[in-house]
Amino acid sequence: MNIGQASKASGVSTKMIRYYDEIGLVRPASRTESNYREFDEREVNELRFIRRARSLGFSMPEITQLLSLWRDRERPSREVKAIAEKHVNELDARIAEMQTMADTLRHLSHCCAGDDRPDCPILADLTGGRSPVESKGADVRGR
Amino acid sequence: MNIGQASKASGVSTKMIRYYDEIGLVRPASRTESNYREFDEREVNELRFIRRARSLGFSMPEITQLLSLWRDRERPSREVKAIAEKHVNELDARIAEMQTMADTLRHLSHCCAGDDRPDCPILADLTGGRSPVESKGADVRGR
DNA sequence: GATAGGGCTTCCCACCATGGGAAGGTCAAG
DNA sequence: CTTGACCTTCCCATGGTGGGAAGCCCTATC
Repeated sequence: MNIGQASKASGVSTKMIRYYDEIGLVRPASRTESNYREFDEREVNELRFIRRARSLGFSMPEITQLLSLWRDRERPSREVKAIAEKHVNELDARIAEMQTMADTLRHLSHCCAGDDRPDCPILADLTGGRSPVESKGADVRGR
Repeated sequence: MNIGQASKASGVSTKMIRYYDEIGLVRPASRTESNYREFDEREVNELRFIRRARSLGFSMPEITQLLSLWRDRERPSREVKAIAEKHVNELDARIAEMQTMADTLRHLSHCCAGDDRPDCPILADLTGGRSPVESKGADVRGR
């Protein structure tokens, strides 16, 4: 199976397959005489694995770990769970951050007349955000 | 005021100030004889504006628009509000996406014993995610 | 057997916002 | 006049992803 077929079978673009190869995420697939990459079922399964893990928001380093656990039949599920839980915590943190942003903006938007007049609490907040109301969500800065 | 002072006064790093200058987000500040950038209160306020807008998750293009509205004393607040609401919608969409990821993972984690044994529903889901339980959140793929 | 087309290879570029660091000019205090 | 802190520009890296060029390879059709 060549890279195009592996791409169709796994749902991962050829670009990305080459990239994963380059960074050593998937075994450097064997090559034909004419230097074409050759894939078997196992590699296609790994590509599907990566695609699914990406869709759950795992980073490449995390996927590297997950893949090596996946390959190891003796792995303790504890380790997999730890990675997943850490990732959930990161997701929750980012969600909370964005939720704060959205809530702040919703509040400001709510207070904005949204007509032809130039007065705008949204711009006022961006200008300095000093008033007690807006400063509710003023500490999102650091990330 | 030179770039270091403007940085301290605005909370924006010198690197970023130069970048904003480069992409034309802030007026190409005037220069001294020895080619040092010169900042006045107005520019520092713009930098603070940008920092606050970034902290609310606005993209650079959005900030460009917001800045030009901010500079225009005749702006209709309608336009500002429209940008803010659009951004809130984008935030909500991304939050929902990540929420789905987190929920799926929480569920899988919950089902994982997390002990020395190798059986792991998390890896099982990544492998194919075919079982009815896991497939609950299996359609996050596309973004 | 030649030619066309599509697939494969590598290599470079771009995104977006940010930081690191080098090489060299400038300023102010001692 | 030296020192140290600051300024300048320029290049590089990040993380995943895509676009595209130049050139080789394979297959099918004539």
